[in-house]
Amino acid sequence: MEESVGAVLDGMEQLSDEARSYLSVLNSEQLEAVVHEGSPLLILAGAGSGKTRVITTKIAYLIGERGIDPHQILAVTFTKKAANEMQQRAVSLEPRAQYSQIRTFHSFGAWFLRLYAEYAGIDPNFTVYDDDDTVSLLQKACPKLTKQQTNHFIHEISLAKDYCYTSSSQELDEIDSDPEFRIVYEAYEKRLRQTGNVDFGDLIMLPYLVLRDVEYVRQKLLARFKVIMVDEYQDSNVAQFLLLQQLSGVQEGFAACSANPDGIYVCVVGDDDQSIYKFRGAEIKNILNFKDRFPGTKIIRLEKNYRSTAEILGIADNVVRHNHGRLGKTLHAEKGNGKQPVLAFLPNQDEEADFCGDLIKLSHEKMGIPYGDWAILYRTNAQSLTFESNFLHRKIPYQIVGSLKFYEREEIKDMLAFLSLIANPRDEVAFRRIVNKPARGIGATTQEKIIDRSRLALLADESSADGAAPAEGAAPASFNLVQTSRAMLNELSKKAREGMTAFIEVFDEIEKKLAAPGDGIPGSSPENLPGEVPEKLSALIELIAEKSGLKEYHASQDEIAGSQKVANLQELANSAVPYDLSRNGLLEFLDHIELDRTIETEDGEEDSDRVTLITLHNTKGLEFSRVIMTGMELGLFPRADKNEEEMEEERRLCYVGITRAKDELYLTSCAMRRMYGRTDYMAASPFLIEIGKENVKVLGHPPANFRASTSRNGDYGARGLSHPDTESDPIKRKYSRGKRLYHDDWGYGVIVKTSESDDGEYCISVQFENGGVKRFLPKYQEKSLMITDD
DNA sequence: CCCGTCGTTATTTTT
DNA sequence: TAACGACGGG
Repeated sequence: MEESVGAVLDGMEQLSDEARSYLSVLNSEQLEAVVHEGSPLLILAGAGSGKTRVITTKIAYLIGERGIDPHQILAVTFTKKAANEMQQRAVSLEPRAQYSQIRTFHSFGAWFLRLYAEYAGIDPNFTVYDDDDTVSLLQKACPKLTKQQTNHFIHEISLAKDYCYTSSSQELDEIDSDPEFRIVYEAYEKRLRQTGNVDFGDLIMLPYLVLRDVEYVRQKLLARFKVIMVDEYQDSNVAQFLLLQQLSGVQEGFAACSANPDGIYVCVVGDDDQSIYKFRGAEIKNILNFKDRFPGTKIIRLEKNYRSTAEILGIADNVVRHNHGRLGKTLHAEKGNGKQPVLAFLPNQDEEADFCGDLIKLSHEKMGIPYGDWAILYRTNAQSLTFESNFLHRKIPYQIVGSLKFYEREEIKDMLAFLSLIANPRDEVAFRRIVNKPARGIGATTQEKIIDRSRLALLADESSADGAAPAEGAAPASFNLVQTSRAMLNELSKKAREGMTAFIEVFDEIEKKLAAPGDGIPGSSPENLPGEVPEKLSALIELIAEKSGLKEYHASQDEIAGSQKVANLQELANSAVPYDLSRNGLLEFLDHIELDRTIETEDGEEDSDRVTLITLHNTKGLEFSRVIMTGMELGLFPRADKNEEEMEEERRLCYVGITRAKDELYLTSCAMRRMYGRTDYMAASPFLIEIGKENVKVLGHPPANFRASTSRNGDYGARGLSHPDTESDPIKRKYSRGKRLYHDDWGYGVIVKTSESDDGEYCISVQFENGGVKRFLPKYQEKSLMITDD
């Protein structure tokens, strides 16, 4: 294969030396994908097949060798992390790639909307509401709704936007035919426009609507981007598909195809077997039907896996091949053979944690395997608890990925609310959050009064506006919660007035700082002196923390709860260092924060050697040398209530988990599990049966459904040669002659002799599969030994 | 406004 | 089980 790559490259005479060098490291399919042009392209990239390398090389190649202007390239991903990595790797191959738009879908949407806000009927200074904020807003917009109803409707609204259904769309009934839904959706939209905010769904839906309906904008965009690439395409939702369709001009024949090879080139990369976000709106049909929606599509499969051993890929395939709706792919392990995966059946979750702890700790102590090599995967966050307490107790260092989120922390949300209110003084949710924090005596009643008055002012402005008024939805400047508060001071109660005066003072001081970056002192020169170091946005955050009382407030919380709130505030300030101290800098920063919830692991101990505890969903895109997939039980993974379609998604999730492992894979399954206060007997996960017992080393006692599934079941439940049921010592009973066992250091063996040591301790001799006979005192080896039959 | 108690309810979650 | 939200008393 590699010869043919060389031959292809030799045939490409005008290649630059750089290109020749970055192309020569590709395999033939990767190369084909990189140099392909002239029609839409779907790259089906299996796990670990080097897809990021292909995309980034393709960007470099298009710029360096095909004369594409980097400004004309748009590459979108789903996570900021992926976007950053793509950007970085593309630039390292081709510096001009820095001028390309390499962004997340949502940040592209934000970029677009800031340019064309007027066409979308929104304020160009909009800030983005996260899910919590939208719930707060709807609660205020429709106070009659119970909290539960509010959550429910917010979910449905977000779902509707995933399909680009507006509150007046006919198809809205598909989401919820209750007529109240439409009314609530409408009220929510109205309020959202009044506050000058957008939600995540808007960042996709509004650009789509503008492109669809505004000819001028569509022409501009069609002329702007000539190459569009989408990564992780299997995770795209309908709205993102519609947006891509608009950008590609496929309906009007601007897309590259055999009839028009110079059209807009669309290249999507993904893996239908790794589509695991249906519950969040991802539409696997997007990738399954891509070739129908983009006529003339070329499909290239990347099936060479450079990550995992053949054994690991083999069982991954055993699982995923049970799915029906697939484009089909068979991964080949370039790494060759490795260790056989281990499947351990354990009595309960405590022993499961012990098993994992033993495995990790012993391999660390005896073989120097770093803790960082290990990842423990589970289906639900709640499962992490047992591992945490176990590891804490045994001093095994670990990190939990994705549970406590930086941006969801109280102190961070407080600070962001303050910043949002400065950026957008109509932001009602932000106003409510910080106007009385720390407590200033501005209670709910006062807040209500001020917001009602502001909205009245807005409505009055709207009704008096003539035809020349700003585009519909863009509210006039008089809607300003802080200004309204100031104007209403003497209508407030004494306590509220004092508190509000203090709050306004703080706010004014901050505004001044923003207007005159030289310093915060009123009346000083606003000009920047030559040679003066321009201040950073971080200075603003530090000032707010100080003056607003938030720092003091959270410091006292830290003392009580031993938390890190003040440190987190500082961390947030640090992350603002790259931004200018200006309104524009502030908007950029808020976009960055709001659209990138994966804040760089702020612990600072990130480099230290630790086991990773992580949900299966969170592992996508990651890899670990040694992986333990835990809780492989029916009812937990997969959950019991799955229909066939959902079952396929669970199966893909299992596939994702397995293919994270590079060298070693362990699966654990418990006979009993405590869940929701009850202890249930668990059956083995059907995925374990699909894997096949002949493909793994089985330890422990499999549940009946697993035993029944195997052809070779004589070994399980077989009794040892001598079995003193009369033996009263549990240790002696457990480690009796003839028992098979597994020792973490020595592997598999059978107890050939039992005896007593000099000081009268029970002692066993074990014949190991590959090695001699060892003598143990089982009492002291409980952690390393596991009986594999009974 | 803070604290305790009772009742409810339990997936997965980029942006 | 345990964690979180709602509610009521001080």
